[in-house]
Amino acid sequence: MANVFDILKERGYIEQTTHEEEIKELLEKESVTFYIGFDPTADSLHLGHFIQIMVMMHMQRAGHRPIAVIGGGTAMVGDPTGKTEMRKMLTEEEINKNAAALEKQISKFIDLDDDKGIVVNNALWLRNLNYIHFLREIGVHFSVNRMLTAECFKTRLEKGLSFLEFNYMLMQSYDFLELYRRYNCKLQLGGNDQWSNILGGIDLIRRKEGASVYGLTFRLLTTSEGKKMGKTESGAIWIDPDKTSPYDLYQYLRNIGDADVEKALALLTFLPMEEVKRLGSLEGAEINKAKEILAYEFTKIVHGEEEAKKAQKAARALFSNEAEDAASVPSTEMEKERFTKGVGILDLLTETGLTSSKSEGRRLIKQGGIYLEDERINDMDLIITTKNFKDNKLLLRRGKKIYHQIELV
RNA sequence: GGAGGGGUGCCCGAGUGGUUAAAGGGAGCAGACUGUAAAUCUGCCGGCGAUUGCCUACAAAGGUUCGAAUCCUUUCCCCUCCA
Repeated sequence: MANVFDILKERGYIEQTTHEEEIKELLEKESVTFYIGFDPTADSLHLGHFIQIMVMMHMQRAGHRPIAVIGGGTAMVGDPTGKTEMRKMLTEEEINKNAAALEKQISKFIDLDDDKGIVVNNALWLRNLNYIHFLREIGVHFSVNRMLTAECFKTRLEKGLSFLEFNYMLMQSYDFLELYRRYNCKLQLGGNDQWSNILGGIDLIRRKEGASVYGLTFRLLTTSEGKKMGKTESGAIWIDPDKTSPYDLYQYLRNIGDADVEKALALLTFLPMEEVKRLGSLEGAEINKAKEILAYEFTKIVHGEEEAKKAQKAARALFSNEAEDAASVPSTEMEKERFTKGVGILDLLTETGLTSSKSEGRRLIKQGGIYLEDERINDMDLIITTKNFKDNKLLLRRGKKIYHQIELV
């Protein structure tokens, strides 16, 4: 069987490693406990985080033991890496709430039974640290001079960096040490922006324990233009189905740029690489098949086969004009009575969330971007009544591909 | 603690008394073209209402003025240099 390291490398996850050969060897000869950190800065993971989840799944499948560390302690401080300025501080309640939500999500993707995987919150050891004690035990091992030369602080030195944030690196390093002590965790993985934080932990463990541990970073999920993937006008693409519906998730990937298809297939699905390459090399309109597969496979991983099928079916129905079975299109239920009098189109658009304000709705109608059952609307005073509904359903469309269904109840 | 500089719309960034809902760029949205792609072109891009209107907005709160993002005062925050 191929080494996971090779698998990860072939699929394009790996960006940097501390000791390529040693890591490979280690992964070959034993079941390795490794960790990845997640910051509870929101109450759901988003598409960008999913690279990390995918890696965990790959690793777990290969018999290694993942630890997902929820940064309930580190979030109290905030990671300055990659930020141009200090981010707003979250309250303790927010952090706790987010941490609980993330924990629940992560446990859906990695197997926690029989100690095969672990989810742990670093608040457990960080929040009650004694300052003096911490400085003496941990702080001594960090050279400020060296930290300042780290790339991640450089940008912040121009804009200003608070002492609070400066400590983030120590805390994350300490995490690694704790995990090494508690679980014999020997490998830390993370996004490429975590490189210096990871190195800090490795150094610390060497100094405190005289042990060699390793680090590895992966690519951030970006488009071919180098922009972060997973962001849209309405915000991030979330894993939580209440924040981003399976249909929208599906559509997001379905609409991915040609140049990104192969990369996304490798990173976000478990399809064999030969298949990934084959699909990625399709040209012209053919590549749409690859996009469909990508969208389907990924939705399946995140939300399960059933949701993936529903999303695919809905998408196909809508885009091939067979307006049946739009079951999974985002929909809103509204009371039938309201439509006996009639509801203005602008209100309807806003209520369904298709537009964020009536002004936007007006604008879109003016530009010809709103459709009712595939008929372009020109009249912004249009009143929708029960007559517009077929079987108590009405399909609204914004632009080419954003649909929303209204159901009468 | 002292001296100086600064805080503008999603982001970057012009604007130093009126014609500024605020140049320009990026992002985003819509239209055309396409393959539910990219590139390109066109339009839009605070809210409410509608045939030229109203409200909210240039860190916050006050003030000067017919009129302020622009001037003054206070507060908060950030940066640079000195301690």
